[in-house]
Amino acid sequence: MTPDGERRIPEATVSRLPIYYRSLLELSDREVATISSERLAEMAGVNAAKVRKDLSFLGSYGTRGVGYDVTYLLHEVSRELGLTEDRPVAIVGVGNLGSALANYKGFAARGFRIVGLFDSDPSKQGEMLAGLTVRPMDAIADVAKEDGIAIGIIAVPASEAQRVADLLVEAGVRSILNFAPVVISVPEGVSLRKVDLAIELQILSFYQQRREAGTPEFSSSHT
Amino acid sequence: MTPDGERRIPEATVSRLPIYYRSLLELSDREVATISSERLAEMAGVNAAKVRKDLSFLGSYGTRGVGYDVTYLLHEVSRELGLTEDRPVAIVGVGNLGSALANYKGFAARGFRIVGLFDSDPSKQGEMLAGLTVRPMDAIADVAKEDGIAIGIIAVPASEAQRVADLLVEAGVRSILNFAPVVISVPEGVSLRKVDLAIELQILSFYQQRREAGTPEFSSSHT
DNA sequence: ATGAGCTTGTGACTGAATTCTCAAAGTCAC
DNA sequence: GTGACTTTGAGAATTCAGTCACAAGCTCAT
Repeated sequence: MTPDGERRIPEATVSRLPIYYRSLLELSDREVATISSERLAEMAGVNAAKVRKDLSFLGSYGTRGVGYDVTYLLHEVSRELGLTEDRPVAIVGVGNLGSALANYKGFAARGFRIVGLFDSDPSKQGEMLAGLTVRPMDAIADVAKEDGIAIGIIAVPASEAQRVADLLVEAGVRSILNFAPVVISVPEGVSLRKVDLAIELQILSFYQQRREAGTPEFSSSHT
Repeated sequence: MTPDGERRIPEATVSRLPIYYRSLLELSDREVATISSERLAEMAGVNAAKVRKDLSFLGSYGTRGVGYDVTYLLHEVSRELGLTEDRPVAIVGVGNLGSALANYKGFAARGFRIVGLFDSDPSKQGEMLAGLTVRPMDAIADVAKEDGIAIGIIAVPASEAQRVADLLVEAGVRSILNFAPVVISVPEGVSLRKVDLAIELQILSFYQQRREAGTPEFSSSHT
């Protein structure tokens, strides 16, 4: 309840909201009416105090002595995450990873509609994939105009990633998820997140290394 | 330089080491001999003070007035990340994502050797993929014994993920990377990291939502 | 060998995130 | 209605991460 109109939600909280969202969806499916921070925390793999603090940034949606109304909280979290809006997604690069993403059921299941597949390789263009035709890179701008791309996914080799990012930004895309193992830069006002599979393995390798080195107090859950 | 034998490296630093590692590899390829924190920071997309602090946790490997010796630093970072050791990787679940991961060149390129592919679906068992035969789940223990699985990748549906994690842990795997969109739990002493594609999109959606809502000061780089 | 010019390493500071704690506010049995 | 019990919300305390600022240490020209 800050004085200004919109509440400021800490970044760490934002990154946990989708986990609560998923837990709430499950509870909703199971027709559970109310949930305590304690049990929600257990489902989300965090502690109860964190759940309460996180949710308190959205507003006072709980009832003391009772817990949170699942349906109501689900609705509020969903609204906060902007999931009530349609968010068309474009995938650039339909190699191994890009095709897997195109066919990934989890996106559709969570309301992200894929509206465009692009690849610079002419031999892939025209190919059908997940109900869409793979188009050349320069079609990005057209699709952005017609369907309005909310999120662009970069699944091209590292060497092409920055160029693709520039293309997306130029086409008006303001949210980018980068799978290429390279640092790319975008102008102010564009959100950029990255997923690097090799980095995750390397981090795991670090902790394993530490355990092997005989430091006994190294343990679990490096998230 | 803490009094105890092993230095304690902050989690945030650990998660950046692989990025420095990648940058150093590139510099090494380009036969650059020394690098300043300033330029390394630029490559890694962070600021120079952070690079210096991060590297100082590994030891004093720089030379004032000069910078860091690329080859030497590369070696040290690599050792710290445990990349000098062989880290056999097993992939459980060869659906869209699992097969993409099996064929992903980035793993091999960074020294992670895939030694096993597993799937519970009998129609997939026996299939060849990336030079390996897909085997049933109960072969995990055998492969772990023979090849020694350092890291297990879970790429099965959410409903199977916890079961697979239990199998991996039972087989002695102490590092797990989970791609299934579900919270799984592992005993103390096992490292667990997760990659959830839908969650990344939802986080991007949050910031986009915020920008649309007319809060103008929302910008870039939510990593 | 001396001084100008870099660049590291780190202690001090600032800010963010997490955890602790408990008053406040609700339910429910009787 | 009262008291026992539950659970939230949020201030306080703590821990962790990031930034600043500068002395220390190195190179190189002269």
